[in-house]
Amino acid sequence: VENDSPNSYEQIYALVCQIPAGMVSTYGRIALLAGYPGRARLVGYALHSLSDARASGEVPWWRVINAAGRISSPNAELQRSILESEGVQFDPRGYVDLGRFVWEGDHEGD
DNA sequence: GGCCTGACCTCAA
DNA sequence: GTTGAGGCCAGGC
Repeated sequence: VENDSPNSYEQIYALVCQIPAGMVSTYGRIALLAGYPGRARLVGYALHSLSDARASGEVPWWRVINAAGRISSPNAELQRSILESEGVQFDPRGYVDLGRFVWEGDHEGD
């Protein structure tokens, strides 16, 4: 029901916007929720597009990191700064504790 | 159309 | 822990 419209990017943006503050998500996770399993790269590409789009101020791209719990974006310093201000803690090595800050989506039953 | 690159992921060594 | 190789798809030339 996620529809198969050509608005794949909008779908990704929508999911990224759903990530609550103080939490982060991974490219693969977003891709999966968007209905594109295995296409994590597209998510990264879509977010990269934000750097050159008007949505850069509407989508919290900084809450998206790689599966390793590390920042891949070129502006890692900025991203980390924002995440820390949101409450996300980083390890001495620059890793995020995915076990605590990863947003797995709308999972009601825990 | 083809070729290279990329804000990725997973498996194997 | 790291590095290498394969797979995925969208731009730019």
